[in-house]
Amino acid sequence: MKQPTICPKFEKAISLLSQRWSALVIYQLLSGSQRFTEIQSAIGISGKVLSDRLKDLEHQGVVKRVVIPETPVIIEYSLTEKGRSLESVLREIESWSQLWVNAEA
Amino acid sequence: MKQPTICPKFEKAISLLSQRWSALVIYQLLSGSQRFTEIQSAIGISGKVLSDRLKDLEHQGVVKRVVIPETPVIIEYSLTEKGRSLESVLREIESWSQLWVNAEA
DNA sequence: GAAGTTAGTTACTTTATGTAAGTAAGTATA
DNA sequence: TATACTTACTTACATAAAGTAACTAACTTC
Repeated sequence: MKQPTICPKFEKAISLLSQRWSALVIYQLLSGSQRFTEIQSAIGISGKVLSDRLKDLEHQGVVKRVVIPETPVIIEYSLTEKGRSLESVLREIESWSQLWVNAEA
Repeated sequence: MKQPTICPKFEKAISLLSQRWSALVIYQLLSGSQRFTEIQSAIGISGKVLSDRLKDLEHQGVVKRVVIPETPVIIEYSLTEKGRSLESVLREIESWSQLWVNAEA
């Protein structure tokens, strides 16, 4: 019997990144902190799911939510250090996609 | 107005990798070609979803399905070149997970 | 011939995602 | 002062994806 039992840290990382939209949200925030509607229109995600994802990513320590007490209040989302450290992963995917993905269909 | 319109190749790569289970299936096949039930018990996926994923990954040119006409017939799944080229991505995720993911909860 | 293995499929339930409309606080416009 | 608009969400409802469990067909071993 073979029981490789994939490393739980790796599995957790995979489940984080393979949550639909999460990788794109992180990728989007690599270009700097952004507001809710900015992210929403940039990647075409529904408000509901974006709200869920941001909460989740914040909970995982990947995203930071900052309330700027201007009037009206501004809420900015940005990456934490943990979040920024995912840049190398996203860049790998990016360069893989350029080599191996054909745009059609 | 800001319309970054994420690169479609990148988006496609992301949607491939963020299909639930796909990354784990590919990761599992990095250690060599394997049979249906082997993959299934290694990563704990249901037969139904594994069947779906393998079809999908085969369709995307990432996985190869080989029928070995022994008796009884053996069906082996392995990575194509495109599939193996994802190793660098998976390794990046792996090393990120070691640095940044804590195993608990 | 009874039971087990392999590679799935089918039917049904639960969970996740999408869509659209609504809300509360504030701003700008007439 | 009312009307419309923006931001950052939430709520209700519909659809799609995933999980569970049982089933099948071909073959093997006991």
